[in-house]
Amino acid sequence: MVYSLNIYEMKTPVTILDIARELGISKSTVSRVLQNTYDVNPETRQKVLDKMQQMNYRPNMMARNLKKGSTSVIGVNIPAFDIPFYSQAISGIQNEAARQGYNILTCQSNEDVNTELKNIETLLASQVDGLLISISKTARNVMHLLELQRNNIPVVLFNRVAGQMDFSKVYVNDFDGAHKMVNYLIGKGHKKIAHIAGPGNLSLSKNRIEGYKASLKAHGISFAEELLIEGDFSFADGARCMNELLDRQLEIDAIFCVCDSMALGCMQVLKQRGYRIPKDIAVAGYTNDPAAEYVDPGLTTIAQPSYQIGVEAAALLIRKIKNPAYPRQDVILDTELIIRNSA
Amino acid sequence: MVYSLNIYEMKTPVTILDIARELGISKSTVSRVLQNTYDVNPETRQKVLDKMQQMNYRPNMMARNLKKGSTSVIGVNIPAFDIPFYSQAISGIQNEAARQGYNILTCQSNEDVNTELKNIETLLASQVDGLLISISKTARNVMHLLELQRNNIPVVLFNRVAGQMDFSKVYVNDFDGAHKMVNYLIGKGHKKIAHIAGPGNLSLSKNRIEGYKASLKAHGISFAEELLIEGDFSFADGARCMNELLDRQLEIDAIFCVCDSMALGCMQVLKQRGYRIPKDIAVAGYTNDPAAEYVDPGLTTIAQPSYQIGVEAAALLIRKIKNPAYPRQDVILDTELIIRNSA
DNA sequence: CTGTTAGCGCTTTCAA
DNA sequence: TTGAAAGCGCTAACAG
Repeated sequence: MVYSLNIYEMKTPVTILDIARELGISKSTVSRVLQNTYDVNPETRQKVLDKMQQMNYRPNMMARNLKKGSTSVIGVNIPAFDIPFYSQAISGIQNEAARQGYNILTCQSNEDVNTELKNIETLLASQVDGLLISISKTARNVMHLLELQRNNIPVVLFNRVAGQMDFSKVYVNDFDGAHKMVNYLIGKGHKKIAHIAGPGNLSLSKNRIEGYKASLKAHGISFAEELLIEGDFSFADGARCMNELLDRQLEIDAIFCVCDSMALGCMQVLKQRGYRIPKDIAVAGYTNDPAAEYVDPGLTTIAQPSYQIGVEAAALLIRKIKNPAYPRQDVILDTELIIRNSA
Repeated sequence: MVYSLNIYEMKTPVTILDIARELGISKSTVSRVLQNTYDVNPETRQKVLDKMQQMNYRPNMMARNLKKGSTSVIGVNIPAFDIPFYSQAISGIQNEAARQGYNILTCQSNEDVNTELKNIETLLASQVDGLLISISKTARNVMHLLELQRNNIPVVLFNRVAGQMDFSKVYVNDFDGAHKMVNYLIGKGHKKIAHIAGPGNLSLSKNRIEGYKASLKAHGISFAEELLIEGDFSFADGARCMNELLDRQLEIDAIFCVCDSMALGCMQVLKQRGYRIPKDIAVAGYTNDPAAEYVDPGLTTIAQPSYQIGVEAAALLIRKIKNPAYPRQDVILDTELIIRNSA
């Protein structure tokens, strides 16, 4: 009798057919109470509901979705979960998606284009209704995005956007953020302001460079090529860039970094090499990572509404999914200058 | 003729039937090349492959999964994406899952039990093959977990674990971590060591308290109830606890916090109230958040292998999914004492 | 090696 | 208000 016990335990999930049989009715009727949009005899309805409760029925979304042709699932591809910006953006994405009855299938590219391609393939195979994408910094071209466009897949790009596709995009006004910061630095009397930029394939890098240049120009300071250096966003590379800049023996009184992690790398190098911050060289970041608040001196930076970016991106995508005719649009969010003590 | 154009554009996804028809063969044959486990005439196989390429065929996982009765999707419920520990753990989970051909459906509870319940319901409805759960700090009971057990759902709990269920668990040796830290503090000559603990419903809180007590005892220091205070993990609450402790006018020469965010809150209060760290009061944390490295003074803390916890949890769950007979097991990972300048 | 057939669990006409 | 039946895209016997 041990066997029957086992069989009992590995009970297969209960289906509408099971509960229909138990009640001596047809599965269509059961299905109807599930939709609660058709007319069903109130008594029957209640009996069905009770039975469902009793038998612990749970609708099989796979079957339902196969029938409906949509999954109410959004695929998300980001560079990495443990980048503070993305963990906050994902938080916004998930909350907004849940609010609207969507689930999220999440992948990280680990900053590798090939992984990114594979992720997108996997997500499409899972029949996601749409895609939220922030490209990897190694994505030198956007063929994969064009491919999505050709296939009419609803896509919204966020934060790291690129290309001229017919996709909505959500990002911050990088030009303005950089402009604001450099204005501030100049206002504090700095004149030799270096800039550590981000990877050249990302619009955000370009836009921040433009904002930096525009501010210099507006204040009659000529742009010096040798004060501009490209990095890869990482703490370690921030340190490398700072060392390189210092080794060039230029006069520098301030340094504006494309992101906080690089700025933190700069600060570490500056401290090691005996510079006082901000007295000898001021340091400014961008992104307002949690760490910016705790470092010494506190990092002056530009805050981005990362959670809100996630919310907007998800909302936009869902609107597009529900109405494919919904036109593309760019949502450009504002940044905020956060003044601490490093500049 | 505009209409026909539109119709052309909203082409429905191509199925195996489409490519079978195009080739004048049966869809079974097409299906067979998809499985590439059955014997198919090499020529036919190639023709099918070519056609798939040409027609841009993508298998419909929903259909496949409905048939197979499994989804190769793992449901994940965590308290919040933007807690550094979890963003790293998720990173490990996703990479390991992807390596083994699984996708992850992720939800956050925002530390709310009801949301947690809803998340789990949603994930189950999506027919996930198993669940990776870290409970919210407001989860005072574990009825929902018992329910999962009753339904034979493969579950692995990680980090924040609770209850006596037949689930595998992955967590760090909290007793040992706390013990190690307090030993270190005592070794530095501290005798009046306060402890800010975590929510009482979580084993990790209890275990760290036990480690703290055991170390005191081993060194002949008697445990003082008034030096123990319970907090909720947050920076703000760390500040609150610190103030409260200070206001009690006790002699304190060191404070050991259940997590770094609370320790950072303590440091802020201590600085504001004119205490020198570690001279007047030493501060120690737990978790080794990125910020711990950047604060001034650097925070002495206990590092947890957060990424690895994610990897182990995912691996364990997948093993259980593939072999339901696989017995439960506890994976207890080791911590590391990271000495900086705050203690 | 290949085609036919019967579902997986659900929704939704069409009739009654 | 209800039931019968077809079918979403795919897999897997079974038969040839």
